Amino acid sequence: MRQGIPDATVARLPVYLRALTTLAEDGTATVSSEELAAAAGVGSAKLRKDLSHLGSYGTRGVGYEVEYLVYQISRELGLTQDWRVVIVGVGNLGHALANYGGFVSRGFTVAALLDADDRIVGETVGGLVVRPVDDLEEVVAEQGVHIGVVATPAPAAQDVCDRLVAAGVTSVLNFAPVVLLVPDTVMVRKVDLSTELQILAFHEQRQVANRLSVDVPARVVALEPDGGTGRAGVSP
Amino acid sequence: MRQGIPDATVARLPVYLRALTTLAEDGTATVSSEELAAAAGVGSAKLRKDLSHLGSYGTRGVGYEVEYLVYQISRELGLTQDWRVVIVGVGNLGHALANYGGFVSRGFTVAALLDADDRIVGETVGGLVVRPVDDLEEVVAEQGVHIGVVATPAPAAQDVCDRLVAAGVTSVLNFAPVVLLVPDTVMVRKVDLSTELQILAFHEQRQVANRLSVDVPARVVALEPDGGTGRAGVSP
DNA sequence: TCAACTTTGTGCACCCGTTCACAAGTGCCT
DNA sequence: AGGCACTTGTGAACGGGTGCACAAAGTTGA
Ligand SMILES: NC(=O)c1ccc[n+]([C@@H]2O[C@H](COP(=O)([O-])OP(=O)(O)OC[C@H]3O[C@@H](n4cnc5c(N)ncnc54)[C@H](O)[C@@H]3O)[C@@H](O)[C@H]2O)c1
Ligand SMILES: NC(=O)c1ccc[n+]([C@@H]2O[C@H](COP(=O)([O-])OP(=O)(O)OC[C@H]3O[C@@H](n4cnc5c(N)ncnc54)[C@H](O)[C@@H]3O)[C@@H](O)[C@H]2O)c1
Repeated sequence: MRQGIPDATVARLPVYLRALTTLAEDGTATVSSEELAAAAGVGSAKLRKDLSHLGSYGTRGVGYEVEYLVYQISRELGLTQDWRVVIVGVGNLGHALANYGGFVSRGFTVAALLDADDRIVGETVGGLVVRPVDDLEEVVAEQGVHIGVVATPAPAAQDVCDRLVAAGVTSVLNFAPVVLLVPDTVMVRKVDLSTELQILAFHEQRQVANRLSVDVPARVVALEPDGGTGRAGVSP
Repeated sequence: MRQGIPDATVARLPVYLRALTTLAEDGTATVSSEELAAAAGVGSAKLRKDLSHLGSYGTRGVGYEVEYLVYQISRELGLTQDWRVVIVGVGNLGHALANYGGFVSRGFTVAALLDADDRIVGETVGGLVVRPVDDLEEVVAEQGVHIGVVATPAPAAQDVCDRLVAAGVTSVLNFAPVVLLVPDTVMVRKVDLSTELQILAFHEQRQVANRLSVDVPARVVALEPDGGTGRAGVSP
């Protein structure tokens, strides 16, 4: 139970955490699994099972104490300590990331911004001066960087990643549209805009197809007391 | 088989597609499941099963014809037609998205940029003039927008989403850190920076814990980034 | 104190996705 | 033509995640 929280659960904990902090800001002291599940967009049973992996932090007949649960989830996710992040590639996306307040607000500190372009190096973005990418190893070592964010064009991504890994970084967040190759001691997560849009396009297309084929026979359905076998929407 | 491709497969098709187009640019005519799987970062058995859902497009003893497979996957994903996208919220992130070339290169057209701030409206970003958010309904109707991208601050996201849905948009890509409520005819996918970092932090923490408790281990568990199963707002 | 009510935590059955292993199909070489 | 080497497509076993349903645990009110 303490041993190994399922990946699917870990992926949802940040969502619960956000819902809980919102509730805390609104002054809510306790919350039931039903309410919290609704706020997080999941089923209540799933939520309870997820939370049960961390321990028994709820009170039967009452619910969960918001503050306490926030602390427990934060601790489980490792957010009680400060994680240092380095952003490599300060172009369009890098600028947005550097200016993003959501980083700092959750225990992440941007340790440095790195770029290969001389015209960008020296510029101040989000309160930090952009440094040359040659400083990468130095920055990682001196600042004790844990997480590397890759926001360079695709061709440079693998190279940058290799340098991050060689310098000792064991977690990488990749925005470039390439599959990064890393040793299995390193964890990579990818954020891919194009992929997301293409998945949406797929469902959009299927929905259009359904509309065309169902629109006419929709009346036939009315004749047959078939029950709703028609799978309506595709959603979460 | 033709009926309903598994969500997990759909989430991987864009990855295969990108690997294939890269191969095509390099002049590769055919590719085996083993090679393509390596390029896409998955197992070969999984790749073959995924592709088998689209049909039998391979040749035993040879592999897959790159060009043909590109076409088939593109068609399945609905990329043979042009999808019109509207971006709402042209701040840090919206600017980056508007300037991003990866959109257009894959059959997506940015139909309009919308913002509520008078200082931003009228500005030209990525070749488009930012329009007032009041034009939302008009833009969606006139341009036949299919996909809405929400890049506003969290408090405005649900409101913007509601307007998009009311205007007829059935696919939403959400960057704001909130759970959007939509009717189940609408599909929402979420891209959440903070969540990704928090998942990395969790594994980083576990890795540190492992190093301390078992100081012999050169080997730590390696995990694969999810698919959106998306999660995604659905995630998966 | 006790009964009625609320809500958690979980055993269980089910479903989806992954992985293995191999028969069947294809090209090549002799 | 026939054997050989290679690769696809898939049946089947497996594993993890999801949702249901309910007993256990706690609260409230009389
Ligand atoms: N802009 C977006 O909205 C968006 C969306 C999804 C994905 N992406 C991806 O994110 C990445 C960055 O996108 P962008 O729009 O910011 O591109 P960009 O060209 O604006 O910025 C890239 C930056 O990386 C720097 N760079 C190049 N090589 C480098 C190296 N070896 N080391 C360090 N820095 C280097 C460049 O100088 C530049 O400043 C790309 O891979 C892109 O495909 C961008
Ligand atoms: N910047 C990042 O790297 C980043 C990363 C992850 C998530 N996000 C999220 O993306 C969203 C946008 O981030 P940002 O950094 O671009 O913020 P931003 O404040 O720079 O931009 C937000 C823009 O939305 C506009 N806006 C506000 N209300 C609106 C409304 N009702 N209709 C239309 N437009 C409206 C504002 O005028 C502003 O231009 C936020 O929710 C943020 O949490 C940003």
